[in-house]
Amino acid sequence: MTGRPSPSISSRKQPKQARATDLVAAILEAAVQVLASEGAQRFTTTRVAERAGVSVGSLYQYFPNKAALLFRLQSDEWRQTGGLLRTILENDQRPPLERLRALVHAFIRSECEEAALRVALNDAAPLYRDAPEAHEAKASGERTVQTFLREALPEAGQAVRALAGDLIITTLSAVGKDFSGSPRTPGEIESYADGMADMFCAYLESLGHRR
Amino acid sequence: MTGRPSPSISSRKQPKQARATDLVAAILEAAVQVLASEGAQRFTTTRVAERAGVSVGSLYQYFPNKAALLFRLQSDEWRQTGGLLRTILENDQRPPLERLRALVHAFIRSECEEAALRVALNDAAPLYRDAPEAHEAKASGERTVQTFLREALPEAGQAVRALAGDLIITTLSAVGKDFSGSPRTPGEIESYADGMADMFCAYLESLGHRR
DNA sequence: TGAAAATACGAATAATCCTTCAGGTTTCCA
DNA sequence: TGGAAACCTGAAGGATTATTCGTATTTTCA
Repeated sequence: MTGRPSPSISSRKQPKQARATDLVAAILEAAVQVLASEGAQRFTTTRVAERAGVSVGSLYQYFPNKAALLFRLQSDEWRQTGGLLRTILENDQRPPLERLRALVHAFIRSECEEAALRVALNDAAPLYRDAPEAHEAKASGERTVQTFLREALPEAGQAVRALAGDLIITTLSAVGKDFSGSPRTPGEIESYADGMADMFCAYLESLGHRR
Repeated sequence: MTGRPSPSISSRKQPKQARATDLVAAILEAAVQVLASEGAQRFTTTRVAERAGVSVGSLYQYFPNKAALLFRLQSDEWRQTGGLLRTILENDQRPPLERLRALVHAFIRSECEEAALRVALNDAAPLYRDAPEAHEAKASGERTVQTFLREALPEAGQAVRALAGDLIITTLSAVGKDFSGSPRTPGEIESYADGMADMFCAYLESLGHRR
């Protein structure tokens, strides 16, 4: 819904020379700045090009449309978040629940650090939401969490783990979005993250003890 | 961010005659239909007026701008959700955790029933988000939940309850938004709601047993 | 070195949308 | 009944924006 049947979202052409690569980099950087400082409403291809010190035409040489540019930004964020997930959950030095707790803190913190960007990216979501590429990220995150849960809930059945994983991923990402919206003090953020971790842990423990 | 410093969002003028009341009602109904069927991007004052069988000018006689109309729709939704909250949580026939479970189910279900409308309303949020009126609803919900928690967690301290309430409200509303986005089967919805209720209950029980 | 390929430019196009306002119609009430 | 108040109309103004494309510049490489 609300997303135009955009022609396509994949990139139009690959930069082959150094100047083109620089140009794309400049555009991406400018895009992040415009989005974070002006918001989704005022995110304009012209404004991005201006900020990048480049002409609009050049922008359209590497991004087929505005949605593609936005999607690229979101994609980069997702990639980064995915890395965070894997780094923390797959580090098997600490017991599972402790790792989960660390993840919650890291995630919430990172979500708050770039709050303006996240909010704006979320506001712009209708423009690229319908793209098929938009579902890979969540699926990848889900796999990571499933791997983790096989270790954290060895006694639980597959169905239970699937639900728990879905629940954790959805809750985390949804709350993350919501959270960056209304600013809180660092203290509030930490205690909130603690609360969420408590909640997840209590839940997983209750699942582990079943039957 | 992203929200223009809209002139104001409160109503421009109250209908005094019957025909005016009908007109406002027709506009509101049309607005819901347009929003649900066309999405936030295509939600246009002209389109709403057309669908209502009314002229745009009339619309602007009772709503100062598009944002005000959207805010009114969101407000109505919030009012309804607030009622749901109170109805279920304040009905002290059943034990607290059972009521909480019922609430989760009712909330998730209601969120999914009008999924298209909720998604679109959420997409349109940047237009009215900055309005000061937009924070009453959450505060009211929070009070209801606090009252409930005083009963459910009588032994817990004020700070613990405050955090738990914030956590539950935020999680519920955030997941609700996120959830209506990707469609699921009724079966999935129910089991998901069950999972969320399990999570909340496990959390509250863990709090109740502390110290 | 010279021409082909790649890149960059940015004014112009075409579309959409919010909102107003001057003028007409209906309802009210003294 | 007649005038005032309320109400309704919808074309037009004013603004913004995504995207294109003809032209100019730079790089490559034979």
